[in-house]
Amino acid sequence: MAKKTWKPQGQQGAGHAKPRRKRLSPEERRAQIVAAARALFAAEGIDHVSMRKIARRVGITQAAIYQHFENKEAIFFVIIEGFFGELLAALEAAVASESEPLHRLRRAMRAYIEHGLSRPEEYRLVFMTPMSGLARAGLAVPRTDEARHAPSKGSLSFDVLDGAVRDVVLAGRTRYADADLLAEAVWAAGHGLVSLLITHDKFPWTDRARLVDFQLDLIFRGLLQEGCPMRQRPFIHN
Amino acid sequence: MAKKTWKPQGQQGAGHAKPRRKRLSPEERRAQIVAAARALFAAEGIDHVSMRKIARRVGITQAAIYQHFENKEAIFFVIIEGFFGELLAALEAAVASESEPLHRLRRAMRAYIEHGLSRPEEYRLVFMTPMSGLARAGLAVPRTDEARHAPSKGSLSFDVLDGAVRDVVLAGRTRYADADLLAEAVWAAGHGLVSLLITHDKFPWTDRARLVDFQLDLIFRGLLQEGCPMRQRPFIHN
DNA sequence: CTCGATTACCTAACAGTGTTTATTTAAGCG
DNA sequence: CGCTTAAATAAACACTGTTAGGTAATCGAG
Repeated sequence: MAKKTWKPQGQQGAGHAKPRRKRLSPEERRAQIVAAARALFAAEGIDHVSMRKIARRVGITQAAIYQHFENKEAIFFVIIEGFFGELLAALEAAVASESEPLHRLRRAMRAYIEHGLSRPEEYRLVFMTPMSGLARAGLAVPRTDEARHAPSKGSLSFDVLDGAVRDVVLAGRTRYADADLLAEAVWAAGHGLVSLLITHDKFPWTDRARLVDFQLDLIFRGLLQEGCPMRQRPFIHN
Repeated sequence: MAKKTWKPQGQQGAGHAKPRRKRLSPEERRAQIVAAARALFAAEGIDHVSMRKIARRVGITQAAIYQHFENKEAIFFVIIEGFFGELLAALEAAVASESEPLHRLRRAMRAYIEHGLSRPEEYRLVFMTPMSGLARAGLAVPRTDEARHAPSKGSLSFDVLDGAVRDVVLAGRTRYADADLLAEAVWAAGHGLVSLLITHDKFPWTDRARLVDFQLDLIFRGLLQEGCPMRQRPFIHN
């Protein structure tokens, strides 16, 4: 359970020769375990990370982990929180860097795609696994009051995207009126690309970078308002 | 290995009271095993189907399965083949039902999406699992000579989509010239929708059917040639 | 400094997994 | 009938996540 905090206040003895069992503070051990899990996880894939492997890497026995985490899931949950935290930061940075609604949304989508491609294993866990991190991270029910009170980084991330889409709609830059529908479709298109590239990294994709650009272009041309000046000239990449 | 064929030619004895161990022909057993696996698999999800469970459902021991299949994977491989077979049929039917290139591609994409949504667990296995069915089914390397000689249903399915896209390009109905790139982007957009709907079926999607229509519309508006007459009127659903 | 409480860590075991081995036995053929 | 083939078995392997119970390291209180 590890509820009450406790600290070993330094290496006081300073000698101790060979302490058979090193005792660490819960915070330190937790951090070690998460770090080990994250590393193994990215290196060997979700399925091949066992509690034994994590424990071995940390230098403790598998059972010791249960002193600090209720579950194997619980470990991955904090990894997911980190993933969402950085996703949210990336999205907010993208949104803040541009004031024109369309370009802002495009930047956000690019940030989303690049974040996913840079953390394939975590992306897979969060967005491609049944009963996945999304549900546990509270994104699955973002519009309930309950989730509103304690919004997770996951739901906040989606809110950023949703807000960017909403701004595009309000600015009259798209032919579509339903912001929710548009947000979901845009998300799906971006997710599809990330998802396919992650799962089929051996597939002879013509060119990943070009494909990302192309996909963004396809989506944004699709949603543009008829007669919008941006239609006339090739889209600017960002 | 089960290479040589063998048949028990009927229930000749007709009596036999209680044969402790029933012997079946390899074909029958294989079919039983696959059927059991497919059922469990769709009902309980990929991860929760064990060899023991499959065997129990068939009425044999787990080890007996290895007489007929090399692997657990091998069982799922034949399931995947079935999935691809039906996907291919659906795509070919869609393509055959329409001569206008754009509408034909749209029909094909719709068929793809609906096929995926109707078989979520198999879709997940094929398109969302690391080292997935795609690679094993030969789709991952569709443009090599090797794969050309023995084209799988998987690669043929992609070829149908690719061909439909190519026709759109050749007919001058899109602003894009690179058919490969366009095919991949269109596929990714469709896949993203299927993938998200499957994984996050609790997500408060505004409306699945509407979302599918919307996504198709978004993609097709994006790829349309400037000045194409279809631009002026709302897209026809099919 | 000692006493007691707390608790990080350990060993050992549980039930489950995919897979392999050696064995049994049902079926078909000469 | 015997002989061969191979489908099915029981038993075990090494692995998985998880739990129970004991050991000992570290703390605060006296």
